[in-house]
Amino acid sequence: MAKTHRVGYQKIKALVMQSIRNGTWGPGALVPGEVDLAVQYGCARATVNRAMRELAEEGIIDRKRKAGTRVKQSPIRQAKFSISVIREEIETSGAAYRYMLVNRMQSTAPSWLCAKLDLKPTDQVLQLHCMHYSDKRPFQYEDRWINLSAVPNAADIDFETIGPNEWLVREVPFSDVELKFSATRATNTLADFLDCAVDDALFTVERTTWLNGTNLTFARMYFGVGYQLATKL
Amino acid sequence: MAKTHRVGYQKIKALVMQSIRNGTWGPGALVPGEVDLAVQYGCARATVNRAMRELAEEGIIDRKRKAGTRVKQSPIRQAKFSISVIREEIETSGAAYRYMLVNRMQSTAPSWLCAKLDLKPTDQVLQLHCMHYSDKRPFQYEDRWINLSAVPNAADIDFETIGPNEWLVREVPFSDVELKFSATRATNTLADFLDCAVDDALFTVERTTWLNGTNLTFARMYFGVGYQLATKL
DNA sequence: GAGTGGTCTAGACCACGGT
DNA sequence: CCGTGGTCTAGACCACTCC
Repeated sequence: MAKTHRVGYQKIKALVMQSIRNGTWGPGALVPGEVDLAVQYGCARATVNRAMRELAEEGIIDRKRKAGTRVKQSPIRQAKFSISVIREEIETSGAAYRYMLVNRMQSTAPSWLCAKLDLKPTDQVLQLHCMHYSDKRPFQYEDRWINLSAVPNAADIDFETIGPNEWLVREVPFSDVELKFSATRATNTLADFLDCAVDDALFTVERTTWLNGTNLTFARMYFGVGYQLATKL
Repeated sequence: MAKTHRVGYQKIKALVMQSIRNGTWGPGALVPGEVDLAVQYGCARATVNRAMRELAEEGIIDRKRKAGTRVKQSPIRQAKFSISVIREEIETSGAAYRYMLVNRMQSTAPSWLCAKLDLKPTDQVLQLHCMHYSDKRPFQYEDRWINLSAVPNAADIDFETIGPNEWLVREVPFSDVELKFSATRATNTLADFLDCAVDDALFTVERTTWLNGTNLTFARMYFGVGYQLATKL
């Protein structure tokens, strides 16, 4: 008789998903404990544990010690985006990447930035305006602020040939990142740089980066018209 | 002698991250194999494996059999968004949720939709226009198409009191989702429903859902002015 | 072929948190 | 308290892939 292939965690995940979908364990239902499932499916508890842990990470179930495992009311999955360096994103698409520094200015932090990044009004910041092109077509306009109190050696870089994004990722360690996605109505300046009409809608990403509680940098990135950030899950 | 607390996988992750950040293993470098690390850190290989597996999932390292583990050129983390049911998103923020059906229409699939979703021109689709409010303020305008060939029982729902998003998530199993984020310039209709000016920039999400290769539904969701999708990582 | 990661097992101890 | 998930171990076999 064919020995049934060893039962793996992926198989378990599939079986559990099936039981959830076909209503055996409806939303909110209490799923049997790991030991029971291990017996039922004929595998080790560790295998069940891995399957259930991943389902929990994916947002399908809720697990609590003692309380057990329950199916979520709305089994919603999480989207994952790889936030890459812009040069890589463009080159991956097969286009040629070009970078241009528009403007570089050192000053004390404006008040709105102080509030946003928790800086002192006397802190020095470096402001950069940059353009990123994909095959000579405008791809992204970057408005970057670097906290020189936290990243002093940025003051010595001219950023003429390397973008701040790429330099920072390579040179400066960070611990936390916040991303905010939104839409921006194109101003005259933006329309000019991104070669679009005034009032066009621009997909916008704000990125803030910290190292252990102190802010390193803040950037607003405006993408050209028609840009879409896509993900499969 | 104080027995050093048992070495856990989180500790290993932290140690590896530290070695990457301080340059011990620079971008592209080959990280020692699991057995070596297990000896070095004084734990079982399974523990190292879990740590490295998670770092790989987070996009910090690349792992290949035989080739070994390498630090990614740009150790960038992935953003995670929990894509929730809109009602839950609003209610979590403490506001009251209100839903309104604007329009419901059954017809054959228009050609652009056929192309997008791989439908036949004779396929029946259900089109819905809906509004979602947060504390009576316009929050999202939803333009939804449901493939009735794949979800026939949607034809029997009037969607007057429950949104298609919520109904679908609850009633219809799916296997794949694609999300696209972009920006849209407000038309007269959108400005009217979302209570904003014509030409305002609207954050937009397109969501396409499949079950084992056949498309179930496609939706374009326009958010009110000022909406930001945020994530920390 | 041989080295590396991928996975499974059987058993154990621990920590959280309902009861 | 004590059941449940969370984690670790030591050992094993497998599968992929580079050489």
